[in-house]
Amino acid sequence: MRQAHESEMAEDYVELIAELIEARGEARPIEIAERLGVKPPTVTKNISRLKAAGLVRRERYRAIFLTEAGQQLAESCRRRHRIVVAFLQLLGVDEETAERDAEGIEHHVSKTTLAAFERALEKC
Amino acid sequence: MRQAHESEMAEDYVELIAELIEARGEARPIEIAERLGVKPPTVTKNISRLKAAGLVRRERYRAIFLTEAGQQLAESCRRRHRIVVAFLQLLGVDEETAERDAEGIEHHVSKTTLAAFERALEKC
DNA sequence: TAGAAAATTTAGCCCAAGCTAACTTTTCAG
DNA sequence: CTGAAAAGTTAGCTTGGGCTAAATTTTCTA
Repeated sequence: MRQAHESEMAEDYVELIAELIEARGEARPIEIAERLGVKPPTVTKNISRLKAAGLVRRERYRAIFLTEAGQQLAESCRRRHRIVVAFLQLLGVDEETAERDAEGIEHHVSKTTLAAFERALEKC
Repeated sequence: MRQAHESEMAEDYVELIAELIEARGEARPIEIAERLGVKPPTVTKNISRLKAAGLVRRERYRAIFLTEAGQQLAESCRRRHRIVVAFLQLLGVDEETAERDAEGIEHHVSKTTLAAFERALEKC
């Protein structure tokens, strides 16, 4: 069983990198640092971990891109994130809180629970 | 604003200590280690952190008890835990998965979201 | 009740993820 | 096209939470 078990760090980074690439065409360390509320050296270190894990492609001083594996992980994280946020809002949670809580919750939602959220969403 | 901001570690420990005290009258490091899937020295270290944080009362080589603050924290954690588990089950998630997911999710559920879960539970 | 077994602690290690200070590279404006 | 500003990296430190091995204390049992 190839249970990926990527860290929350990895998930947060690839998710954000995918967003930045979509919005700007590339992901820059300084933007990642700002968005994650972290300092640039921390980003440098973590990006090199993601590179070692085969999730990003990157040359020194250049922008960051996702590998195939990174894109796949990002896609499933973003999907899960959207579902969690939508589900919380369905329950009557305001958007801001839904976003904040989802960031913490999403990493702990199993396939089973995610499916349950989707069912609830379908039932309008 | 006295936002406690206890760590997940602290929450997990006081929650478990409260359970053990309820079940056995006292909480022993070795039981905590087994239940949390951690080795005894880790428990020793973390218990001394909880003591420094004013959450537990404890003498060397003796059982562990909760302070007033610890009891209050444990109570709110246990309540939140029960609500999260019940809510997941209400959605059709099996008990085992609900328990497993709740352990990760509970630490990230805001008051707002918890209230939303409760509302859903009341509506049967 | 003495000695073995079980429980607990101490010492010393590791790793992830954060930081600051200082340095290097890239970018941009004049 | 050059030099200052911005961006990125490196080095080295810190903290939390984990581990093993070894020492110590407590608890049983013969």
